[in-house]
Amino acid sequence: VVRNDAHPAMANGYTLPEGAALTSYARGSAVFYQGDHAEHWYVVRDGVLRTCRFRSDGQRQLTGFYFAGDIIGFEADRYLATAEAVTEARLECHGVHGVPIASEKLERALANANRYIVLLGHRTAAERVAAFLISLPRDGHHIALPMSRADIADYLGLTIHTISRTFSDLARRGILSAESRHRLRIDDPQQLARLSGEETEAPVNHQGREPCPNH
Amino acid sequence: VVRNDAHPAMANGYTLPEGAALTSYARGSAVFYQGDHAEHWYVVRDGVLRTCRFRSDGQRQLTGFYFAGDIIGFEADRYLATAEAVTEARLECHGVHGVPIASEKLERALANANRYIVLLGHRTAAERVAAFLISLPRDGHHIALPMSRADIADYLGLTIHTISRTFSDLARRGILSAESRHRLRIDDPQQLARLSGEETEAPVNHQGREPCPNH
DNA sequence: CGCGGGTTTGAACTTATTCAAGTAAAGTGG
DNA sequence: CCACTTTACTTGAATAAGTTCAAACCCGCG
Repeated sequence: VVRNDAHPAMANGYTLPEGAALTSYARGSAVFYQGDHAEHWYVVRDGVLRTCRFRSDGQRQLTGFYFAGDIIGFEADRYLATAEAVTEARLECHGVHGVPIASEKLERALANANRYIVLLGHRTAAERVAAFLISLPRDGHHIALPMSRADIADYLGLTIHTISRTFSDLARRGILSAESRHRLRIDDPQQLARLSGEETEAPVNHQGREPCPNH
Repeated sequence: VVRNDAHPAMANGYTLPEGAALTSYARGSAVFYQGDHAEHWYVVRDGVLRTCRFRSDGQRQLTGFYFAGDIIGFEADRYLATAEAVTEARLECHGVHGVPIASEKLERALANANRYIVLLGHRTAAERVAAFLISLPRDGHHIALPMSRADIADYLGLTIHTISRTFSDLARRGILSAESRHRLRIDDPQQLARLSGEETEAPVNHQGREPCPNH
């Protein structure tokens, strides 16, 4: 299962260090489990991953999707969620020892979590779906949706029915077209962005006040 | 505004280092703003804080409440959210330099974010409110709600009407009593926990598989 | 060709939001 | 300290939105 191929340029500018292990995972297989001792972290080389947590009533909550260049499992102590392959995927596996830019990775994960929290705070299904689509990697006007409707539903806190209806509705409104079940075309990116309530990245009144006078 | 009092034991076992600055904030005042360069981080000594982000349509999303012993603003580069005082509050202010256990703090923030994501994934208002109440500091059977209904609504992705109705409904069902607007009594903690869909902290089938064979 | 999983859609129902009053609590100024 | 004003909270009724239940559809695959 383990290979050590040569590697092309990565999505995030990340480059594979010499000798990093490359592992393949079949659709649906787990990379690690929530609560397990975190001994490795991974860089997605290709394919798509998801992380999920479970409620005592059996309900599943997806907490993230991960694409080429993304990092999963970079956690001290124990894994915060279970990671599974959405598609056939290859991952670089790294040991927890010899980690140079630890807090930088955690920082990015925290920033992602905060964006996701704002997404989930959106009230209507159309807003959530729009925000979700915008967060996905785009290939020109096209978006690949390798995950199932159930995955999207468990990610957005909606049902598969609502996901399906919302796609149909957005298509009817001329915002997107479904080229296939797992491939969309974005016809009106601006309206999609407006729907998503895109966050203001430079916000609010900053009156140059010194928050901590004695430093 | 700045004082440097002696300090009692903190909620989380955190102890105030000699000479850490102690600052007071009035209700509603900001500690720092989203996007500002993160030059300080803070430990809540007393009072309650909130962090929030804003959408381009003006919608506010609260991303957290912080109580005595909690840490806010521990972020590399720039603040991820604006922090404001919900009540009169006193904070210890620390410079970013000389931070010993950096990744540990980020780790905790990330774990909190993940729990919150699962909370927001809950579909019904009663579930969200129950999960919210359970996440709050308890004083015996009592819970203090210093924040407004609007704060709770913006935190849970609901309206103030739904928050209010849900409290009334939970009271009608004998799960809690409203002793005042800002103080609740939990009459049936087990039913509240069940409603919240408390997360399984020791989850899933862990078959002792080695995820990364060559380490 | 037919089976089966995943998806879409319709209809009835449930839940949350909106709109509109009301009520309680918290200032404010005499 | 009390009337007055303002703000926050609660509640009712109508509307809109999401879920549930049920059926049909589509597409890949044996």
